[in-house]
Amino acid sequence: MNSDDYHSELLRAYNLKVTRIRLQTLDVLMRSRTAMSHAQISQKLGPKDVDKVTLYRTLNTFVDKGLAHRVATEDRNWLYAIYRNDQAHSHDQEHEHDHAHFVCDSCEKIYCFPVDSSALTVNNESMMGFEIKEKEIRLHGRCPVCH
Amino acid sequence: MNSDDYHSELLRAYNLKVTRIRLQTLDVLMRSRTAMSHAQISQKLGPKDVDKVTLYRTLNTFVDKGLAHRVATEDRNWLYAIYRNDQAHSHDQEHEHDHAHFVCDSCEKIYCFPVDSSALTVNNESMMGFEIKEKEIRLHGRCPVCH
DNA sequence: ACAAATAGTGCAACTTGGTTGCAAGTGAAA
DNA sequence: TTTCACTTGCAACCAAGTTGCACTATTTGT
Ligand SMILES: [Mn+2]
Ligand SMILES: [Mn+2]
Ligand SMILES: [Zn+2]
Ligand SMILES: [Zn+2]
Repeated sequence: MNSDDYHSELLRAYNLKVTRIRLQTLDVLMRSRTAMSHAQISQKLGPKDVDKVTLYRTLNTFVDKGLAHRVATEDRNWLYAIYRNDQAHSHDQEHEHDHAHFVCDSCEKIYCFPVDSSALTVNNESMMGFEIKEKEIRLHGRCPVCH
Repeated sequence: MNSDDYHSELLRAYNLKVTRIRLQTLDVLMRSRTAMSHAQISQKLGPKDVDKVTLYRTLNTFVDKGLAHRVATEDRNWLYAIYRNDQAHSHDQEHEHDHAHFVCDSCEKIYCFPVDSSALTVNNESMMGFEIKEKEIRLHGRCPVCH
């Protein structure tokens, strides 16, 4: 089974029609270890070959269907990443967001990691009256590529 | 000593000239328990009385000088909050970011809290080779106002 | 108190990242 | 193979934030 077949099946599993752009976008995201911006993905696909609006819509669709997720960067851009098997994803009701993001200070890339946030307790005086439902963690540092 | 005098002194302590707009902006931010957007601040100041560009520049200045900080929202906007005395802030080299944000699912407001992130350990297999320098925490749930 | 130097303000134009409307094209079920 | 809903591409649009520039206000030194 080639990777297109695999991707087609994945798309169908999420109730999405199989189209060239979706297959290609999925492929690009699958191959990347880090979350990617619209611009980066477009770049990989060949900017002339994909309309920017179509790519935005493709990414929005992936997010809406729970196949991918968005990460907002500090400079107000969005990065997209596929939920991988080894990561908690939207189908796990319980651990929907038990998922950390590592931001490399040097190359600015963002990596996704599964993480056990239940270890984290943030009960101090000032939090009285706040009901905490989810804990989202963002780590900053240097990625292995940047040594 | 009235609040204008207090704010003037604060501005001077951060090497900023004391101007009407800075005093007013500082006042609005100081009175708010939650981080505020440019639009919200502008609203409070009376949109006709403050130029939008000037307000952006004022906020950027506050951030640059370490008097305030920015929080990026999920829908790629920026919210601004003053560093309060009871919170770790940029002058504490050691705990610069030992600071959590609580996002209310209901009213979407964002609150700042001091937090001890040293308790949090995220060492799992997949993080091999990643050097973690800072831990940023974002909590989601319901704020006391939204019961 | 005054003037010069320096920094802040307001307005118009611009940029970036993303969305909307609509006509034409395509995938998949029957 | 036909059908119909869904997807695509293009142009126009939008919202948040920035830049350039002439003008004005705050400081500092006298
Ligand atoms: Mn992620
Ligand atoms: Mn904060
Ligand atoms: Zn890196
Ligand atoms: Zn609330």
